[in-house]
Amino acid sequence: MLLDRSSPVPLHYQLRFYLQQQIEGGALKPGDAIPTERELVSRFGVSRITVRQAISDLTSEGFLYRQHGRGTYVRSQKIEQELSTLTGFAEEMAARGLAPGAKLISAELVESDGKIASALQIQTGDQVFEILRVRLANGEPMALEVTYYPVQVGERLLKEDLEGGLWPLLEDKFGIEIDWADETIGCAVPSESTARHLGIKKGTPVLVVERTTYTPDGRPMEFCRGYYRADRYSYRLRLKRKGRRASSVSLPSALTG
Amino acid sequence: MLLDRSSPVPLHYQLRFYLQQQIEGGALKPGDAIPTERELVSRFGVSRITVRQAISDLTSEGFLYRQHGRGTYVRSQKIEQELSTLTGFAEEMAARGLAPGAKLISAELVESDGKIASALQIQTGDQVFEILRVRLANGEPMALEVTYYPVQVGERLLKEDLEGGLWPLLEDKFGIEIDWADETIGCAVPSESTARHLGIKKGTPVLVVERTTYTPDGRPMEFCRGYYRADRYSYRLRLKRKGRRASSVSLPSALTG
DNA sequence: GTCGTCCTGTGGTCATAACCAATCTTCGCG
DNA sequence: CGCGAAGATTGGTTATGACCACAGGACGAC
Repeated sequence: MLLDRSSPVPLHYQLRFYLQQQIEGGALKPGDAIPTERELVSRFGVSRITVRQAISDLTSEGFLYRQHGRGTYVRSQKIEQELSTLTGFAEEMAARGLAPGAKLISAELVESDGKIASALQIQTGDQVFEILRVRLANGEPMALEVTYYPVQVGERLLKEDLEGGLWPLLEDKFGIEIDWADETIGCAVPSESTARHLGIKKGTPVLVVERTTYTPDGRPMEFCRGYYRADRYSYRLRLKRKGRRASSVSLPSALTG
Repeated sequence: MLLDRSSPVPLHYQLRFYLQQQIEGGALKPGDAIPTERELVSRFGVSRITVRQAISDLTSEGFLYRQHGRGTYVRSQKIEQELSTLTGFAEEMAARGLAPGAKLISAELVESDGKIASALQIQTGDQVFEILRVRLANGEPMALEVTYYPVQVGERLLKEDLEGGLWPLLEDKFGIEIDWADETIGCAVPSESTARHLGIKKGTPVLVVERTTYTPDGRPMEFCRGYYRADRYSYRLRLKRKGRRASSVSLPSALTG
């Protein structure tokens, strides 16, 4: 097993990919130590900096963890990798093994209210494109989603099929880079029409997820509010503890002044 | 402005801290380019690898983003840094500008039921240490938290003050490294006693947050269930879209076989 | 004016080399 | 047997130096 130096793919990336395969293929089990840095250096004939970059990437993504003076280990739980990432409804359902779908209720231009305008950073009253859909999992109603787009994007969306996931369209066809999002999760008793769309009795509480999605330069791309059936859906996420080194280390005074 | 080479704090960390201050202090505004790597090299008299490590850390934490051939830029939104991280109740309230507190209801050894046992990876019926607390923000009830610990940890906690945050105790005093957690967020109508502790009318839905927290080696450290007043609290998080680079690069066949 | 080409500046990759810091093992002293 | 000292092993930090890949501007040919 050697790396391909004629390939345009960087060595550290090839090595990282190799290690990832060892982990996912089961050759390296959770809790196992991976070979030491110097071992990998000699086995693959690369420099230590290359090895460290590969390991560092896998560490920051949660595949591995390091212990100074001991070694580098595979994290427990195969799923451990999946620190919570930004996904659309369709992706998320697919990840849970459910068949995603959507039933279009309406798609039209409306005037933005204050909340939508502030999320999309436009003026209250400016027109936005509103899409109202019931999201399905294995054919059953899972959520009611109301999504708002700036008009330019909305006009392009009108020509597309809106009953599948929209993000593949936005990313692959429109070339819009989705980078990050702010989410707020609360719960509430739904309105009568919302309850009807979800097929639940009125008075049953639902999860309310509001999300504003941004492109890398910080411009908002969409605002979405989803009402999820709490009996069928709970929001899951995995969080990593941040290093608190900053506060526990006394820095040289030259830096603090 | 120079770095302190006699300090035990690594140079890349000092530099990282300096840049972070420039950003938070407003000297570097969102969208601004930071000095080039080579500029920082000569200004601080360190090697490029040191500069790159500092920038790399800030990049992976969302303070900066890089563009090959152009430069490195400060992300828009001051808050942008705060990709969702694992925090305890006290830390979270403090971050929101509220004074955290806790009122201890009970702390005792109980038998674990199936759910708790499976979360803590012990046998159903094994004893666990249960702490029941009403969490306060500015003196007002915000949540009812029920937390379970393995007995060894619980016995040590019994001797401590349980009306503050527990994580500082666990991390700093006990030396337990809190690494990551799985969370599940749902909503439900609370029991009568829960509603009473929270000071809400029965029938008012609450957010239910269940969390299992783990140490780096994957062993569960605590299981916690919180009932949050939905009128005062909504769960907020910031998510980053994962790069989908892996699938778009063709790797050398030697690695795929 | 328009379109390439070339140059320059930027981040990206990689090698070699040295020493530091945390951890574990080994072994000898008491 | 117990305990501390010394050495080996592992990841952490840093320097120097070279070349590659991408973006943008300058400049000349057309």
